[in-house]
Amino acid sequence: MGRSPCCEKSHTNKGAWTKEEDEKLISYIKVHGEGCWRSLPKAAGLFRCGKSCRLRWINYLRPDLKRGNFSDEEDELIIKLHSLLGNKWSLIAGRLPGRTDNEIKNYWNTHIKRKLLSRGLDPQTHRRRQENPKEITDQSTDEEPSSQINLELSISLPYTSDDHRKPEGLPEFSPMMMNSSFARISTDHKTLCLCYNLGFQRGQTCACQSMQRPQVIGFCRPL
DNA sequence: AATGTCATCAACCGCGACCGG
DNA sequence: CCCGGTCGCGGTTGATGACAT
Repeated sequence: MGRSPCCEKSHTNKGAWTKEEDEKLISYIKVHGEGCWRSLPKAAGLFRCGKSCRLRWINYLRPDLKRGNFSDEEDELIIKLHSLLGNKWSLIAGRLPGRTDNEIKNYWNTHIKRKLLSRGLDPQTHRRRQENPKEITDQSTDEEPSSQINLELSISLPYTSDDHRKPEGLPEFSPMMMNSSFARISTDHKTLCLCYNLGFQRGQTCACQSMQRPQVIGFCRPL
């Protein structure tokens, strides 16, 4: 038994995409828009599975992609966001206009990890790397932002309008973060909406109020 | 010039979440 | 509530190019 395949493997291409395949995908999405990836390949005349089409579009063909090297500002933003969100690449990508989760994940693994290690920081914890456990406990005054903030991301009950406030101790965010999805972070047992923290009015930038299952997960999408 | 090693990144895979019947 | 189909995410792989020997 087991999981059924996402598509008919014997009739699908794999590996690198050809120019012709790219053109077919682009022209189809231009006319019909994104979505329904399962049926898209057949409709677009592609011998690819829907997942492959989706990935190719999102990571490579989308017209709003930035491409090119990451700036120092982006580097630092990724590091800060990673210290807040961990390996939630899609959330991080949502705050870097024109960058994809895959791109950021690759960039993290190839560049930023090394950058942090050269600074003597652990890429996962963002704390100073110490051999001696005692020294770790002694670094409570570490200047890294992640050590000053309760960064716990938690699943929480939907907040009321009163929760749309910026609690004490919340980190400052740059306008670059304003892109797609916003996280609601629980700090000191209080749930907050990040877009409100960034200065937007309720309902202006996110769809918190209309989340379908706000009680299940604390993330929401922009309007 | 040939070969080996390393770095990069596009693409794949498997799983969990979501959603409609 | 359950089930099956679909989507999206994160980890991993493999092809390719750059650089070193």
